[in-house]
Amino acid sequence: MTTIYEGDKMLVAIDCLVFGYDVHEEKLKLLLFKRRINPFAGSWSLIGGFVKEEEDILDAARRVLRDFTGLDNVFLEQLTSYGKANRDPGGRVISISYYSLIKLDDIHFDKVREHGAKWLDITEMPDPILDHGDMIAQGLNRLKANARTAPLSFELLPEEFTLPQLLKLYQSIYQKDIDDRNFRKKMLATGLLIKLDKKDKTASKKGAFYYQFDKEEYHELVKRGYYFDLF
Amino acid sequence: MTTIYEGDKMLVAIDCLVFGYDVHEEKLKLLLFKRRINPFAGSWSLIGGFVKEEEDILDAARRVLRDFTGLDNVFLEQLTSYGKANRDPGGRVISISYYSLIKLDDIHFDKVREHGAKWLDITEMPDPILDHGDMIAQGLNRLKANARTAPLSFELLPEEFTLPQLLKLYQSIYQKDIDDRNFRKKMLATGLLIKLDKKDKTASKKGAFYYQFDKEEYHELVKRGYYFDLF
DNA sequence: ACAAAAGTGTTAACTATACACCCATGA
DNA sequence: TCATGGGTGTATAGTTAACACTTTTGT
Repeated sequence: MTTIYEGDKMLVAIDCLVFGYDVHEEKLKLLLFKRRINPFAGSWSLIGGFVKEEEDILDAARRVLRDFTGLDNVFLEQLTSYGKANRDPGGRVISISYYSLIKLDDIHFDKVREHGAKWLDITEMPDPILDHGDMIAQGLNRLKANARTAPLSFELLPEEFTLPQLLKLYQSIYQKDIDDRNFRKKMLATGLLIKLDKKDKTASKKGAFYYQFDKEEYHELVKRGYYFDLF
Repeated sequence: MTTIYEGDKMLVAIDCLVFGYDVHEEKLKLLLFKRRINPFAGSWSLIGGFVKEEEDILDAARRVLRDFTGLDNVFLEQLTSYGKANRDPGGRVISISYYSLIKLDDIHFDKVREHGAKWLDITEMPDPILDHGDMIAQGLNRLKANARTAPLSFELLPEEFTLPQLLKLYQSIYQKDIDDRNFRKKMLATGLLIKLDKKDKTASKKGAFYYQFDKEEYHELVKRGYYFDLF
């Protein structure tokens, strides 16, 4: 593509926060990897890559995610751009952060391991390179803010999940106790959970009913002005 | 700055939404200008410019704002980055949008006019170039969302303002009627408005008391976990 | 005296919170 | 039979929403 403008050209990178929820450990996790290139080879980093000349930035984010996790068609949304002139000693790089929410079951662990990537507990983050610590902090805040007003949590759980699992997920996002009776009431009151005739017996003897999130109904309601809101 | 990475370099632009509130017309306005360079010279555009090699993106946004309005030290916050490969036929350009809230009184109208810029009513936007229409739509949504949970409105009013002015500002942001008794109660209940011993008599014979927003107190409260929330 | 905007309180509906026990089951 | 987690209801406090009249003052 020819440029008719005059101006300085620079590298544009994508850095992607990948959140996953471990249903068994009941912990929210973030995917970090050991950087392979210099500077900072060997340090913890978000997954990332450079935007190509002919590539939409959203496609670049999808590519990064696919390359590192093998996943496609998952929740992916832009966060913030970082562009201090000296943020990367390797050159002038503008970085656009994205965050993705994935169902940990889905992931091709081989691909992740192959990249030296690892799921780390969000409460025990190592010090990552560059401004990735800021990206993570801001991303967590956005996740908290957005999970109140959009049904994001379902992106982090398997298609079929139990109410105790959903509750524990919210508790790990907000890092606080939530009353289970009130939580169930609010959740069921949305009318967006479909109760299945099946129980998960892995976590208790009694077993907890599986539910599914009613995506179609949700999108219908949104069209009519519905506004998901917990808390 | 030398680059040790391999990747495609591209132009990075800032496009800035500048919101102002006209207290007399009681209308929320956005600053647009008639673009001077090709492609699309003569069409309506947001104010903007390219990020320089040695410049932080936030500084670039400040520079753009200063160059077009003469203003410095005003509210300025990043919105979203736009990066479709073909979004600009003039070249591969990634654009980072910002929004600014200014006190219309402040502005150096000469500087604005000199750039062919104009304050346009947000309900009567012309069709702007490129994806600036999307930027404006998204920016308005963010303004609405953020004005609920942060005291942004005071950035748009003079230091001294009346409650009827504040009410009308919220009404123009949300484009709906708000009950004045409930509004006053909530606003005054924050304890963040300092009543002055002065009245604005331009809008009525009785006159309305001037208030000031207590910024210091607000920042104190925020430190202690306070969370501004209307509606 | 009247027009025009400023200012003020109460009630009802709703929402959020706090809280404790019984149920089903596998071991 | 007992230990474990799943499931349920109610009462109270707090918040939001609806609503109409009086005050001030310049003309």
